[in-house]
Amino acid sequence: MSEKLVLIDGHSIANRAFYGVPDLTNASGLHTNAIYGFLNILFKILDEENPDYLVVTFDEHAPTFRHKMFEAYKGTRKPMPEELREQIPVLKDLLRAMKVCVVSCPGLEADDLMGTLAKKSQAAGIEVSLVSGDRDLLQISDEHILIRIPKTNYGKTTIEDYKPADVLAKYQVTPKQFIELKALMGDTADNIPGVPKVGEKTATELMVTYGSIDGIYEHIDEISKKAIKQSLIDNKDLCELSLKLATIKTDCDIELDKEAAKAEGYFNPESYEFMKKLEFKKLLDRFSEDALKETSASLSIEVNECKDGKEFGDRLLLAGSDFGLFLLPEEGVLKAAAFCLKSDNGYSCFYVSDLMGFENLSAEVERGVKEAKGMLYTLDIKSEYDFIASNDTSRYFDTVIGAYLINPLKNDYDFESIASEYLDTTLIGKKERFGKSSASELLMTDAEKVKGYVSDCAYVAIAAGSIISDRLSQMKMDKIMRDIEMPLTAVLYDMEKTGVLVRKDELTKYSEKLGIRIAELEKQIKEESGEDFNINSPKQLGEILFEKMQIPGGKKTKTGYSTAADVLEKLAPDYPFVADILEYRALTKLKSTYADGLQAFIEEDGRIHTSFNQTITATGRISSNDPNLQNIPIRTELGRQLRAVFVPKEGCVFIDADYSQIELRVLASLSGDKELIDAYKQDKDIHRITASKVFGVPFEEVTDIQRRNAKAVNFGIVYGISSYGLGQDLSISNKEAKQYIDQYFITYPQIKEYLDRLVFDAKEKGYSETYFGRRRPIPELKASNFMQKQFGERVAMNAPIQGTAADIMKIAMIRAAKMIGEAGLKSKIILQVHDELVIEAPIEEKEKASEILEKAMKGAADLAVCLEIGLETGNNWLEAH
DNA sequence: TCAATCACG
DNA sequence: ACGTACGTGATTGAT
Repeated sequence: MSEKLVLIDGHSIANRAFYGVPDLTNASGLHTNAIYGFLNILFKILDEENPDYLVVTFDEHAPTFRHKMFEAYKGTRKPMPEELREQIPVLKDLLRAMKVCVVSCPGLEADDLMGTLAKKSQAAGIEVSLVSGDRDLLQISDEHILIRIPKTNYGKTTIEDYKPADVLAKYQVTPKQFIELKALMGDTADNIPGVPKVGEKTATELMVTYGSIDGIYEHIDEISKKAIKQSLIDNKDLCELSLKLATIKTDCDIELDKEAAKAEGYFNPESYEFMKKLEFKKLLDRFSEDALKETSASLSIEVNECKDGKEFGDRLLLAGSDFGLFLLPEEGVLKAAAFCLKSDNGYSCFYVSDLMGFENLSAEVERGVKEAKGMLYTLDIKSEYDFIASNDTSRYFDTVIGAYLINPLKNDYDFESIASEYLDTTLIGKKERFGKSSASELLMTDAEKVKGYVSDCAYVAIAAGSIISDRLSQMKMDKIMRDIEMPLTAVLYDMEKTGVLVRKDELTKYSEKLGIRIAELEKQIKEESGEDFNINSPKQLGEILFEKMQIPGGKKTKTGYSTAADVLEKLAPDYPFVADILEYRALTKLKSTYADGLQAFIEEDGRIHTSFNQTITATGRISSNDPNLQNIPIRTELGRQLRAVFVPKEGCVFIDADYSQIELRVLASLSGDKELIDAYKQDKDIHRITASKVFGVPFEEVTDIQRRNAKAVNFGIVYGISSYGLGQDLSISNKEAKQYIDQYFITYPQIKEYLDRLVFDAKEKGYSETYFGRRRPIPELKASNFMQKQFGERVAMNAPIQGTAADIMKIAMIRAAKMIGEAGLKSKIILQVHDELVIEAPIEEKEKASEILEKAMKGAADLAVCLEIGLETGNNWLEAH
């Protein structure tokens, strides 16, 4: 069987990919869609063809022979958008990292390189596939040269293939004639002019009849249509020039370098690292373990297997220095464990798995950790509290949380990203090692793999952890780490473990009630519209509302009409049908996400155990998922009824306390604005005071509307005010909104100064910081894009406020948990909703626990404005809030 | 897998 | 002239 060569037209494929793949940007702001699309096409071709050789060609910037032939040729191309231009050098670098043969030659275009390589290779008995987005290449098509033209749409790629027969079938001409056809029409990718008045139809007809341009001119007198004939005669020179320009050279001075072009070695550590930086997660799956072994093996980690759990425990407690620990549980039971220590020439790990018949490893781990001397580094300590004590976090350091504090903007903090960032080491991810197998399955089939994974994790925990720890000290965030984040891990663990009791039967009833009304509405909506359609589909709904029913004011989004609530609400008063849609939307949301959604999370103990995530948000808040208990409805009456299904267990009550306007109080304090601080000292309705000051009316005479507006401005300030945003919120004009803001700043001049300073400082430092020193990088401030920069400025105003409030709440939680413990109470913190804490307290502890909660929250920070809370108790969450 | 929508602070 | 409020997570339909 003959050898095979794949030739790829770099620029043209990158160009196709750029327009075919939706915009992508990685963390450092680089556009990556063209690169991503290019790789997808490349891999698709490689998978299909499995070639022996691969060459990618690029144009050089130097003038090509065509420029010299035809000066007007210069600048006839559409200018390349900057978003694409910036990707080309990165793509070339990536291809080099993949050890792909990249060819370019000054003075020669990619077309000519490919044409030459294709023809020469064919002559040498090699089968050629030439991949380009440019149909001009069809002229190269030959018996052993397949032209492949990929099309990418919405990330999906299809390829058109052309051998000479296919060209003939589609264009009625041979490949050689094809370019003459193009020259006549002037329809080449490079916008080389053709003969005026000769379109595709005429050109094809002429070519079919006379066989070539020369043939046409030989028989020029036979052409009946006068205008065409005249144009051909007038433009003979142009036509010949066009042909010359569009004809691809096949005799350049270049040879296929078989050694360099060998199709292999794409998946190597360097290219892996590169793709990771570009955030091409899906492509990383293609990297096999073998390909990466090189770097993994070069690590100087020594792994010692312990003969049983006892030895593991003994070695751990004897270690006497800092260590990294990684536990691999499955369904609550330990399957394997490793710890890692610094050694003279690197790191050494000790590993044990249940294959070694360990007896009660959990107990050994617990004993070892308890008595070990050094600092314990781990990758997710909250998940390890099932096995180690959580009562003294001062000895613990969570490397993942540390990485989050250094840069909270990352999407994930898996061990291989941490290793690559802080240890400059490429490790294989869990998914790539485990595939779909569980830990116990893999222990049976490939125990070495589990050993490698577990010990790598223990190694990253300490090796990266000690670097991160130092970095945190330099950045002055070691205190936040030690005094806030680490103690909080134990509090969150306890909250998750405790969970919250939910009345499943009530939830079912609620769901059924909703179901009945939803069915009614569905019937009604379909009758009124006279159409059986999916109400849940914004696309279908938009068409019905704004096309079929001709309701005015359809504001378009990228994909069609917007049917969002703010749009529909404006229409609802005039169109009862729209009001039905809104009700339908509200009810189905309640049913699917809450009534039915929550039921699925109720565990055997009748409780829901959410996860509280400590490394998600950009500002330092925690988040909740599976299920999210931080967005349980409250704003509508029907929705808030749901809260009645969250109940304390038998003999207990809920104590619920929330900070009153914590963010605004933080703003008042941090800005030091005398007026706002004074306003808070009066202990009266803050929005009303603001309205009174801003609108210049006596406190008692503030109207509801004035108060509402003042409240909206207060919110707007916290969000990083913009007149547009405020206008949207209040449904007033941009101009009016601006007047409110101006007036607000006149009332509270130091707020204005403070916000300006936040933006200024953030621009200088590249990050914003909270009162306690927690940072948020704001790369957008450096963006050249106006909108992005504007966003960065709003973030610079908001992050310190939201973040400081989050810090305060975290401190309050730690204090409350500690005080409850010290008082020997059985009360439990069970929920946190950003400014609200819920405690489940035995009835007899109600007073004590309430006092503790109040003290813990009010005393969490000492600011210029005191922290007020609202505290209530009740027999369900609805009552207690 | 993404976009649109909507629940919360 | 641009075109937006800050921070999250879950569900749905379309691709």
